[in-house]
Amino acid sequence: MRRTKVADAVRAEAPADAVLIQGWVRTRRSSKGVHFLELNDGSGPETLQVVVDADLSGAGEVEQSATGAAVSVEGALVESPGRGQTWELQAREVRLLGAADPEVYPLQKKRHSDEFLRSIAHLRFRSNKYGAVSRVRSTAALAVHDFFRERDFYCLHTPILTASDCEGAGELFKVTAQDPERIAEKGYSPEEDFFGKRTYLTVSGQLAAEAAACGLGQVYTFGPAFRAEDSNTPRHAAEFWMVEPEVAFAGLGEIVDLAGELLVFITGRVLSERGPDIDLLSRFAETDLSRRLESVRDQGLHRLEYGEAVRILEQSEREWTYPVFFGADLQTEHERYLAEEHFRSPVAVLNYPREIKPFYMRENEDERTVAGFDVLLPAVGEIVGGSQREERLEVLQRRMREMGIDPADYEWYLDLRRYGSAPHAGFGLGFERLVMFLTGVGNIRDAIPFPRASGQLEY
RNA sequence: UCCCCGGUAGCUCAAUCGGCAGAGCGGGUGACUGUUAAUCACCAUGUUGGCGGUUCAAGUCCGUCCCGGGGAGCCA
Repeated sequence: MRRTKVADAVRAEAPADAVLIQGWVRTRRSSKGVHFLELNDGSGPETLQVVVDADLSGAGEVEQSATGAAVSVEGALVESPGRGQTWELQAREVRLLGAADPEVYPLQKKRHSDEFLRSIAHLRFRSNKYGAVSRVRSTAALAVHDFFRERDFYCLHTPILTASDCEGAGELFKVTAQDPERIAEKGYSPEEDFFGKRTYLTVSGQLAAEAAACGLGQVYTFGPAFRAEDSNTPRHAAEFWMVEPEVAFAGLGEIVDLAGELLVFITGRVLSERGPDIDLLSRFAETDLSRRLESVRDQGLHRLEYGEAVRILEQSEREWTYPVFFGADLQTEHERYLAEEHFRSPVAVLNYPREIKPFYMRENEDERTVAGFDVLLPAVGEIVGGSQREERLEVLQRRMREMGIDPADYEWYLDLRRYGSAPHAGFGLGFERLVMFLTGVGNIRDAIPFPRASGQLEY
Protein backbone atom coordinates (compact mmCIF):
# COMPACT_ATOMS: atom_id res chain seq x y z
CA MET A 1 0.00 0.00 0.00
CA ARG A 2 1.24 3.46 -0.83
CA ARG A 3 2.06 5.72 2.10
CA THR A 4 -0.29 8.64 2.67
CA LYS A 5 1.30 11.79 4.03
CA VAL A 6 -0.05 13.23 7.24
CA ALA A 7 -0.45 16.67 5.66
CA ASP A 8 -2.77 15.12 3.07
CA ALA A 9 -4.64 12.89 5.51
CA VAL A 10 -5.63 15.76 7.79
CA ARG A 11 -7.08 17.58 4.76
CA ALA A 12 -9.00 14.59 3.43
CA GLU A 13 -12.35 15.33 1.81
CA ALA A 14 -13.88 11.95 2.53
CA PRO A 15 -13.29 8.91 4.73
CA ALA A 16 -11.01 6.21 3.33
CA ASP A 17 -11.13 2.56 4.26
CA ALA A 18 -7.49 1.61 3.71
CA VAL A 19 -4.78 4.12 4.53
CA LEU A 20 -1.10 3.64 5.40
CA ILE A 21 0.57 6.24 7.57
CA GLN A 22 4.21 6.15 8.64
CA GLY A 23 5.73 8.68 10.96
CA TRP A 24 7.18 9.54 14.33
CA VAL A 25 5.19 9.57 17.55
CA ARG A 26 4.82 13.05 18.99
CA THR A 27 2.71 12.02 21.96
CA ARG A 28 0.89 8.99 23.21
CA ARG A 29 -2.07 8.97 25.54
CA SER A 30 -3.28 5.67 26.92
CA SER A 31 -6.24 4.62 28.98
CA LYS A 32 -7.50 1.14 29.76
CA GLY A 33 -9.27 0.37 26.54
CA VAL A 34 -7.67 2.60 23.98
CA HIS A 35 -4.41 4.28 22.99
CA PHE A 36 -4.06 7.57 21.13
CA LEU A 37 -0.94 8.30 19.11
CA GLU A 38 -0.20 11.57 17.41
CA LEU A 39 1.99 11.05 14.38
CA ASN A 40 4.03 13.53 12.39
CA ASP A 41 5.92 12.60 9.25
CA GLY A 42 7.49 15.92 8.30
CA SER A 43 5.01 16.62 5.51
CA GLY A 44 3.78 19.62 7.46
CA PRO A 45 3.37 20.85 11.01
CA GLU A 46 0.20 18.81 11.49
CA THR A 47 -0.16 15.57 13.41
CA LEU A 48 -2.63 12.81 12.72
CA GLN A 49 -4.37 11.13 15.64
CA VAL A 50 -4.21 7.35 15.52
CA VAL A 51 -6.64 5.33 17.60
CA VAL A 52 -5.50 1.89 18.71
CA ASP A 53 -7.99 -0.29 20.57
CA ALA A 54 -6.31 -2.16 23.38
CA ASP A 55 -7.60 -5.53 22.17
CA LEU A 56 -6.09 -5.08 18.70
CA SER A 57 -3.48 -7.72 18.04
CA GLY A 58 -0.20 -5.86 17.99
CA ALA A 59 -1.42 -3.24 20.40
CA GLY A 60 1.53 -4.39 22.48
CA GLU A 61 3.77 -2.61 20.02
CA VAL A 62 2.09 0.60 21.08
CA GLU A 63 3.38 0.11 24.60
CA GLN A 64 6.86 0.75 23.26
CA SER A 65 5.76 3.56 20.96
CA ALA A 66 6.53 6.51 23.14
CA THR A 67 7.50 9.97 21.96
CA GLY A 68 10.11 9.71 19.23
CA ALA A 69 9.37 6.19 18.03
CA ALA A 70 8.91 5.48 14.33
CA VAL A 71 5.75 3.55 13.56
CA SER A 72 3.76 2.30 10.64
CA VAL A 73 -0.01 2.21 10.92
CA GLU A 74 -2.59 0.83 8.54
CA GLY A 75 -6.26 1.44 9.07
CA ALA A 76 -9.30 3.47 8.16
CA LEU A 77 -9.40 7.24 7.99
CA VAL A 78 -12.63 8.18 9.73
CA GLU A 79 -14.31 11.27 11.09
CA SER A 80 -13.11 11.88 14.61
CA PRO A 81 -15.77 11.86 17.33
CA GLY A 82 -13.41 13.76 19.60
CA ARG A 83 -12.79 17.46 19.44
CA GLY A 84 -9.58 18.98 18.12
CA GLN A 85 -9.28 17.16 14.81
CA THR A 86 -11.51 16.43 11.84
CA TRP A 87 -10.05 13.06 10.92
CA GLU A 88 -8.37 10.24 12.75
CA LEU A 89 -6.91 6.91 11.78
CA GLN A 90 -8.65 3.87 13.28
CA ALA A 91 -5.79 1.37 13.36
CA ARG A 92 -6.07 -2.19 12.05
CA GLU A 93 -2.36 -2.89 12.19
CA VAL A 94 0.40 -1.13 14.09
CA ARG A 95 4.06 -1.88 13.58
CA LEU A 96 6.89 -0.40 15.60
CA LEU A 97 9.65 0.45 13.12
CA GLY A 98 12.10 1.94 15.58
CA ALA A 99 11.69 2.48 19.29
CA ALA A 100 12.98 5.56 21.13
CA ASP A 101 13.74 4.86 24.78
CA PRO A 102 11.82 7.60 26.62
CA GLU A 103 14.34 7.50 29.47
CA VAL A 104 17.03 8.90 27.22
CA TYR A 105 15.32 10.35 24.12
CA PRO A 106 16.09 14.06 24.43
CA LEU A 107 12.97 15.50 22.83
CA GLN A 108 9.94 15.70 25.06
CA LYS A 109 6.38 16.53 24.27
CA LYS A 110 6.87 20.02 25.54
CA ARG A 111 8.49 23.19 24.37
CA HIS A 112 12.28 23.28 24.26
CA SER A 113 14.58 26.27 24.11
CA ASP A 114 16.34 27.12 20.85
CA GLU A 115 19.68 26.66 22.62
CA PHE A 116 18.83 23.13 23.68
CA LEU A 117 17.52 22.15 20.25
CA ARG A 118 20.70 23.53 18.71
CA SER A 119 22.70 21.16 20.91
CA ILE A 120 20.83 18.23 19.31
CA ALA A 121 20.77 19.59 15.77
CA HIS A 122 20.54 16.08 14.33
CA LEU A 123 17.22 15.51 16.12
CA ARG A 124 15.68 18.96 15.96
CA PHE A 125 14.18 18.30 12.51
CA ARG A 126 11.54 16.45 14.53
CA SER A 127 10.57 19.50 16.56
CA ASN A 128 7.63 21.68 15.61
CA LYS A 129 9.54 24.89 15.26
CA TYR A 130 12.62 23.60 13.52
CA GLY A 131 10.55 21.41 11.21
CA ALA A 132 8.64 24.51 10.13
CA VAL A 133 11.86 26.46 9.62
CA SER A 134 13.25 23.65 7.47
CA ARG A 135 10.20 23.59 5.25
CA VAL A 136 10.16 27.37 4.87
CA ARG A 137 13.85 27.31 4.00
CA SER A 138 13.24 24.74 1.29
CA THR A 139 10.36 26.71 -0.17
CA ALA A 140 12.43 29.89 -0.15
CA ALA A 141 15.38 28.17 -1.83
CA LEU A 142 13.24 26.82 -4.63
CA ALA A 143 11.52 30.20 -4.96
CA VAL A 144 14.92 31.77 -5.63
CA HIS A 145 15.42 29.49 -8.60
CA ASP A 146 11.86 29.99 -9.84
CA PHE A 147 12.19 33.76 -9.61
CA PHE A 148 15.29 33.87 -11.78
CA ARG A 149 14.05 31.24 -14.16
CA GLU A 150 10.92 33.29 -14.84
CA ARG A 151 13.18 36.20 -15.74
CA ASP A 152 15.49 34.20 -18.02
CA PHE A 153 18.55 34.34 -15.77
CA TYR A 154 21.18 31.63 -16.10
CA CYS A 155 22.04 29.63 -13.01
CA LEU A 156 25.79 29.87 -12.50
CA HIS A 157 28.07 27.70 -10.35
CA THR A 158 31.12 29.64 -9.19
CA PRO A 159 34.25 28.18 -7.58
CA ILE A 160 34.47 27.36 -3.89
CA LEU A 161 38.27 27.33 -3.97
CA THR A 162 39.83 30.63 -4.91
CA ALA A 163 43.18 32.39 -5.09
CA SER A 164 41.97 35.96 -4.70
CA ASP A 165 42.69 36.98 -1.14
CA CYS A 166 41.50 40.55 -1.07
CA GLU A 167 37.92 40.81 -2.16
CA GLY A 168 37.49 42.96 0.87
CA ALA A 169 34.89 40.87 2.61
CA GLY A 170 36.50 39.75 5.83
CA GLU A 171 38.88 37.01 6.91
CA LEU A 172 39.35 34.04 4.62
CA PHE A 173 39.74 30.38 5.41
CA LYS A 174 43.13 29.15 4.25
CA VAL A 175 43.12 25.87 2.38
CA THR A 176 46.07 23.54 1.97
CA ALA A 177 46.68 20.00 0.80
CA GLN A 178 49.85 19.82 2.84
CA ASP A 179 50.17 17.97 6.13
CA PRO A 180 50.17 20.21 9.19
CA GLU A 181 53.21 18.27 10.46
CA ARG A 182 55.13 19.06 7.32
CA ILE A 183 54.19 22.74 7.56
CA ALA A 184 55.26 22.84 11.18
CA GLU A 185 58.57 21.28 10.23
CA LYS A 186 59.50 23.02 7.01
CA GLY A 187 57.25 26.06 7.02
CA TYR A 188 54.53 26.72 4.46
CA SER A 189 55.55 27.11 0.86
CA PRO A 190 52.65 27.98 -1.42
CA GLU A 191 54.71 27.00 -4.46
CA GLU A 192 54.76 23.39 -3.32
CA ASP A 193 51.09 23.27 -2.35
CA PHE A 194 48.40 21.68 -4.48
CA PHE A 195 47.69 24.69 -6.68
CA GLY A 196 51.16 26.17 -6.47
CA LYS A 197 49.80 29.27 -4.75
CA ARG A 198 47.95 30.37 -1.64
CA THR A 199 44.40 29.01 -1.66
CA TYR A 200 41.25 30.09 0.13
CA LEU A 201 37.57 29.30 0.47
CA THR A 202 35.48 31.82 -1.42
CA VAL A 203 33.84 34.72 0.38
CA SER A 204 31.69 35.60 -2.63
CA GLY A 205 30.98 34.51 -6.17
CA GLN A 206 30.63 38.09 -7.34
CA LEU A 207 33.76 38.54 -9.42
CA ALA A 208 33.14 35.29 -11.29
CA ALA A 209 29.48 36.23 -11.72
CA GLU A 210 30.53 39.55 -13.26
CA ALA A 211 32.59 37.67 -15.83
CA ALA A 212 29.64 35.45 -16.65
CA ALA A 213 27.18 38.35 -16.85
CA CYS A 214 29.49 40.12 -19.28
CA GLY A 215 28.78 37.46 -21.88
CA LEU A 216 25.65 35.66 -20.79
CA GLY A 217 23.74 38.83 -19.97
CA GLN A 218 22.08 37.93 -16.70
CA VAL A 219 23.15 35.24 -14.27
CA TYR A 220 22.79 34.33 -10.61
CA THR A 221 24.67 32.14 -8.20
CA PHE A 222 23.22 30.40 -5.18
CA GLY A 223 26.01 28.80 -3.24
CA PRO A 224 28.01 28.71 -0.04
CA ALA A 225 30.36 31.42 1.15
CA PHE A 226 32.88 31.25 3.95
CA ARG A 227 34.10 33.85 6.40
CA ALA A 228 36.72 33.16 9.04
CA GLU A 229 35.74 36.25 11.03
CA ASP A 230 35.64 35.47 14.73
CA SER A 231 32.30 37.15 15.02
CA ASN A 232 30.04 35.88 17.71
CA THR A 233 26.59 37.28 16.97
CA PRO A 234 23.13 35.92 16.17
CA ARG A 235 23.52 37.19 12.61
CA HIS A 236 26.88 35.74 11.52
CA ALA A 237 27.88 32.27 10.43
CA ALA A 238 31.23 31.01 9.18
CA GLU A 239 29.52 29.09 6.38
CA PHE A 240 26.40 30.51 4.81
CA TRP A 241 24.56 30.56 1.51
CA MET A 242 24.38 33.56 -0.73
CA VAL A 243 22.23 34.50 -3.72
CA GLU A 244 24.15 36.72 -6.13
CA PRO A 245 22.53 37.96 -9.33
CA GLU A 246 24.61 39.93 -11.80
CA VAL A 247 23.02 41.80 -14.72
CA ALA A 248 24.72 43.33 -17.75
CA PHE A 249 23.50 46.69 -19.06
CA ALA A 250 21.79 47.38 -15.73
CA GLY A 251 22.28 50.33 -13.43
CA LEU A 252 21.68 50.91 -9.75
CA GLY A 253 17.95 51.59 -10.07
CA GLU A 254 17.28 48.37 -11.95
CA ILE A 255 19.28 46.21 -9.58
CA VAL A 256 17.52 47.69 -6.53
CA ASP A 257 14.21 46.97 -8.25
CA LEU A 258 15.35 43.38 -8.78
CA ALA A 259 16.24 42.99 -5.10
CA GLY A 260 12.82 44.30 -4.08
CA GLU A 261 11.01 42.02 -6.51
CA LEU A 262 13.01 39.03 -5.30
CA LEU A 263 12.08 39.77 -1.70
CA VAL A 264 8.41 40.17 -2.59
CA PHE A 265 8.39 37.03 -4.72
CA ILE A 266 9.92 34.78 -2.09
CA THR A 267 7.76 36.20 0.68
CA GLY A 268 4.63 35.66 -1.40
CA ARG A 269 5.64 32.11 -2.26
CA VAL A 270 6.27 31.24 1.38
CA LEU A 271 2.94 32.72 2.43
CA SER A 272 1.02 30.78 -0.22
CA GLU A 273 2.84 27.46 0.09
CA ARG A 274 3.70 27.31 3.79
CA GLY A 275 0.67 28.83 5.47
CA PRO A 276 0.37 26.25 8.26
CA ASP A 277 4.09 26.54 9.04
CA ILE A 278 3.91 30.34 9.13
CA ASP A 279 0.91 30.08 11.47
CA LEU A 280 2.89 27.77 13.73
CA LEU A 281 5.91 30.07 13.71
CA SER A 282 3.62 32.99 14.50
CA ARG A 283 2.73 31.13 17.68
CA PHE A 284 6.19 29.89 18.64
CA ALA A 285 8.73 32.30 17.15
CA GLU A 286 7.24 35.71 16.53
CA THR A 287 3.64 36.71 17.06
CA ASP A 288 3.68 39.38 14.37
CA LEU A 289 5.13 37.16 11.64
CA SER A 290 2.14 36.69 9.31
CA ARG A 291 1.25 40.34 9.31
CA ARG A 292 4.83 41.38 8.71
CA LEU A 293 5.28 39.01 5.78
CA GLU A 294 2.00 40.10 4.25
CA SER A 295 3.01 43.73 4.48
CA VAL A 296 6.32 43.02 2.71
CA ARG A 297 4.56 41.00 0.02
CA ASP A 298 2.08 43.83 -0.58
CA GLN A 299 4.29 46.88 -0.12
CA GLY A 300 7.77 45.79 -1.14
CA LEU A 301 10.81 47.87 -0.46
CA HIS A 302 11.14 51.46 0.67
CA ARG A 303 14.10 53.20 -0.87
CA LEU A 304 15.99 56.31 0.08
CA GLU A 305 19.28 58.05 -0.57
CA TYR A 306 22.10 57.67 1.93
CA GLY A 307 22.01 61.45 2.30
CA GLU A 308 18.32 61.31 3.25
CA ALA A 309 19.05 58.54 5.73
CA VAL A 310 21.66 60.74 7.39
CA ARG A 311 19.15 63.62 7.58
CA ILE A 312 16.50 61.36 9.14
CA LEU A 313 18.97 60.13 11.73
CA GLU A 314 20.24 63.65 12.47
CA GLN A 315 16.71 64.92 12.94
CA SER A 316 15.57 62.08 15.17
CA GLU A 317 15.30 62.62 18.90
CA ARG A 318 17.57 59.67 19.51
CA GLU A 319 20.95 59.93 21.22
CA TRP A 320 23.46 58.05 19.07
CA THR A 321 26.41 56.14 20.43
CA TYR A 322 28.11 56.65 17.08
CA PRO A 323 27.97 60.09 15.49
CA VAL A 324 25.90 60.66 12.38
CA PHE A 325 27.26 62.83 9.58
CA PHE A 326 27.60 62.62 5.81
CA GLY A 327 30.55 60.31 5.29
CA ALA A 328 29.99 58.09 8.31
CA ASP A 329 29.09 54.47 7.82
CA LEU A 330 25.68 53.52 9.18
CA GLN A 331 26.06 51.61 12.44
CA THR A 332 23.76 48.84 13.61
CA GLU A 333 21.88 51.29 15.83
CA HIS A 334 21.23 53.50 12.81
CA GLU A 335 20.17 50.68 10.53
CA ARG A 336 17.82 49.32 13.15
CA TYR A 337 16.26 52.71 13.71
CA LEU A 338 15.58 53.16 10.02
CA ALA A 339 14.13 49.69 9.39
CA GLU A 340 12.42 49.04 12.73
CA GLU A 341 11.21 52.42 13.85
CA HIS A 342 11.19 55.03 11.13
CA PHE A 343 9.98 52.97 8.15
CA ARG A 344 8.88 49.78 9.92
CA SER A 345 9.58 47.88 6.72
CA PRO A 346 12.45 46.71 4.52
CA VAL A 347 14.38 49.69 3.28
CA ALA A 348 17.03 50.12 0.59
CA VAL A 349 19.65 52.79 1.20
CA LEU A 350 21.33 54.05 -1.99
CA ASN A 351 24.51 55.91 -2.95
CA TYR A 352 26.90 55.67 -0.03
CA PRO A 353 30.06 57.76 0.38
CA ARG A 354 32.83 56.17 -1.67
CA GLU A 355 35.30 55.96 1.22
CA ILE A 356 33.28 53.37 3.10
CA LYS A 357 32.53 51.05 0.18
CA PRO A 358 34.63 48.53 -1.81
CA PHE A 359 36.65 49.33 -4.93
CA TYR A 360 34.31 47.69 -7.41
CA MET A 361 31.33 49.99 -6.78
CA ARG A 362 30.81 52.53 -9.53
CA GLU A 363 31.81 56.08 -8.74
CA ASN A 364 28.96 58.56 -9.18
CA GLU A 365 29.17 61.87 -11.06
CA ASP A 366 29.43 63.78 -7.78
CA GLU A 367 32.76 61.98 -7.22
CA ARG A 368 32.03 61.50 -3.54
CA THR A 369 29.46 58.72 -3.59
CA VAL A 370 29.29 55.31 -5.23
CA ALA A 371 26.30 53.56 -6.81
CA GLY A 372 25.97 51.00 -4.06
CA PHE A 373 23.02 50.00 -1.89
CA ASP A 374 22.13 47.98 1.17
CA VAL A 375 18.77 46.47 2.04
CA LEU A 376 17.95 46.61 5.74
CA LEU A 377 15.31 44.45 7.39
CA PRO A 378 13.61 44.93 10.72
CA ALA A 379 15.09 42.57 13.36
CA VAL A 380 17.54 41.02 10.90
CA GLY A 381 19.58 44.01 9.73
CA GLU A 382 21.54 44.07 6.53
CA ILE A 383 20.35 41.32 4.21
CA VAL A 384 21.49 42.60 0.81
CA GLY A 385 24.55 44.50 -0.31
CA GLY A 386 25.00 45.42 -3.96
CA SER A 387 25.99 47.99 -6.51
CA GLN A 388 26.41 49.03 -10.06
CA ARG A 389 29.96 47.88 -10.88
CA GLU A 390 32.71 50.22 -12.00
CA GLU A 391 33.04 49.48 -15.71
CA ARG A 392 35.58 52.26 -16.56
CA LEU A 393 39.07 50.75 -16.60
CA GLU A 394 41.00 53.83 -15.46
CA VAL A 395 38.56 54.67 -12.68
CA LEU A 396 38.60 51.07 -11.44
CA GLN A 397 42.42 50.97 -11.42
CA ARG A 398 42.59 54.25 -9.56
CA ARG A 399 40.04 53.03 -6.99
CA MET A 400 42.01 49.84 -6.43
CA ARG A 401 45.20 51.75 -5.81
CA GLU A 402 43.39 54.16 -3.48
CA MET A 403 42.23 51.19 -1.40
CA GLY A 404 45.63 49.51 -1.34
CA ILE A 405 44.76 46.72 -3.74
CA ASP A 406 47.30 45.67 -6.38
CA PRO A 407 45.59 45.73 -9.81
CA ALA A 408 48.11 43.11 -10.96
CA ASP A 409 46.25 40.53 -8.87
CA TYR A 410 43.08 41.21 -10.82
CA GLU A 411 44.19 41.14 -14.44
CA TRP A 412 41.39 38.86 -15.52
CA TYR A 413 38.86 41.07 -13.74
CA LEU A 414 40.31 44.16 -15.45
CA ASP A 415 40.09 42.37 -18.80
CA LEU A 416 36.31 42.59 -18.48
CA ARG A 417 36.82 46.38 -18.68
CA ARG A 418 39.46 46.19 -21.43
CA TYR A 419 37.34 44.25 -23.88
CA GLY A 420 33.77 45.28 -24.57
CA SER A 421 33.22 46.78 -21.14
CA ALA A 422 29.54 47.23 -20.39
CA PRO A 423 27.65 48.73 -17.48
CA HIS A 424 26.49 46.00 -15.12
CA ALA A 425 25.19 45.63 -11.60
CA GLY A 426 24.49 42.97 -9.01
CA PHE A 427 23.99 42.19 -5.36
CA GLY A 428 24.48 39.51 -2.73
CA LEU A 429 21.64 38.33 -0.53
CA GLY A 430 22.40 36.41 2.66
CA PHE A 431 20.10 33.42 2.46
CA GLU A 432 20.10 32.53 6.17
CA ARG A 433 19.25 36.11 7.06
CA LEU A 434 16.36 35.85 4.64
CA VAL A 435 15.24 32.66 6.38
CA MET A 436 15.44 34.48 9.73
CA PHE A 437 13.17 37.16 8.31
CA LEU A 438 10.74 34.62 6.85
CA THR A 439 10.50 32.50 10.00
CA GLY A 440 11.03 34.96 12.82
CA VAL A 441 13.88 32.97 14.36
CA GLY A 442 16.28 35.24 16.19
CA ASN A 443 19.55 33.39 15.67
CA ILE A 444 21.18 32.53 12.35
CA ARG A 445 22.19 29.17 13.82
CA ASP A 446 18.54 28.22 13.75
CA ALA A 447 18.17 29.21 10.09
CA ILE A 448 20.61 26.59 8.75
CA PRO A 449 20.54 22.86 9.52
CA PHE A 450 24.06 22.35 10.85
CA PRO A 451 25.54 25.75 11.66
CA ARG A 452 29.23 26.53 11.52
CA ALA A 453 30.57 29.34 13.67
CA SER A 454 33.87 30.01 15.36
CA GLY A 455 34.59 27.13 17.72
CA GLN A 456 31.61 25.15 16.46
CA LEU A 457 31.96 22.31 13.97
CA GLU A 458 29.58 19.58 15.09
CA TYR A 459 27.90 16.94 12.96
C1' U B 1 38.09 40.00 19.07
C1' C B 2 35.92 43.38 23.07
C1' C B 3 31.93 44.36 26.95
C1' C B 4 27.85 42.32 29.95
C1' C B 5 24.97 38.04 31.79
C1' G B 6 24.68 32.92 32.62
C1' G B 7 26.15 27.31 33.32
C1' U B 8 22.38 23.32 39.47
C1' A B 9 18.03 16.52 37.86
C1' G B 10 16.51 14.61 30.90
C1' C B 11 14.30 20.02 30.07
C1' U B 12 13.05 25.03 32.32
C1' C B 13 14.56 27.14 36.62
C1' A B 14 14.83 28.11 42.46
C1' A B 15 18.24 27.72 46.68
C1' U B 16 18.28 34.35 51.98
C1' C B 17 24.42 36.37 54.98
C1' G B 18 29.15 30.77 52.98
C1' G B 19 25.70 26.19 56.84
C1' C B 20 20.92 19.34 55.24
C1' A B 21 20.49 20.57 46.91
C1' G B 22 14.60 21.80 45.69
C1' A B 23 10.10 22.75 42.34
C1' G B 24 7.43 22.36 37.77
C1' C B 25 7.60 19.71 33.39
C1' G B 26 9.51 15.16 31.44
C1' G B 27 10.40 9.75 32.99
C1' G B 28 8.89 4.98 35.75
C1' U B 29 4.88 2.09 38.22
C1' G B 30 -0.31 1.61 39.03
C1' A B 31 -5.47 3.35 38.24
C1' C B 32 -8.95 5.18 34.61
C1' U B 33 -14.53 3.17 28.84
C1' G B 34 -12.54 8.43 23.57
C1' U B 35 -7.89 11.10 25.06
C1' U B 36 -5.92 15.64 22.91
C1' A B 37 -0.42 20.14 27.25
C1' A B 38 -5.34 13.77 29.26
C1' U B 39 -6.42 13.09 34.53
C1' C B 40 -5.39 10.87 39.61
C1' A B 41 -1.90 8.29 43.13
C1' C B 42 2.95 6.75 44.27
C1' C B 43 8.50 6.48 43.02
C1' A B 44 13.52 7.93 41.44
C1' U B 45 16.19 11.94 39.80
C1' G B 46 22.40 15.10 40.88
C1' U B 47 30.59 14.84 39.43
C1' U B 48 25.88 22.15 41.08
C1' G B 49 30.53 23.04 33.46
C1' G B 50 36.32 21.58 34.24
C1' C B 51 40.76 22.49 37.07
C1' G B 52 43.04 25.03 41.14
C1' G B 53 42.59 28.17 45.61
C1' U B 54 40.38 30.53 50.38
C1' U B 55 37.49 28.38 54.59
C1' C B 56 35.74 24.27 60.14
C1' A B 57 32.35 24.34 55.98
C1' A B 58 31.75 26.40 48.86
C1' G B 59 26.16 25.68 44.22
C1' U B 60 27.38 30.40 46.79
C1' C B 61 33.85 33.73 47.56
C1' C B 62 38.77 34.17 44.43
C1' G B 63 41.77 32.65 39.95
C1' U B 64 41.74 30.22 35.35
C1' C B 65 39.86 27.54 31.25
C1' C B 66 35.56 25.66 28.48
C1' C B 67 30.55 26.28 26.82
C1' G B 68 25.91 29.14 26.05
C1' G B 69 23.11 33.85 25.60
C1' G B 70 22.86 39.27 24.76
C1' G B 71 25.37 43.74 22.94
C1' A B 72 29.49 45.88 19.79
C1' G B 73 32.84 45.62 15.69
C1' C B 74 33.15 43.12 10.76
C1' C B 75 29.72 41.82 7.19
C1' A B 76 25.45 38.58 3.95
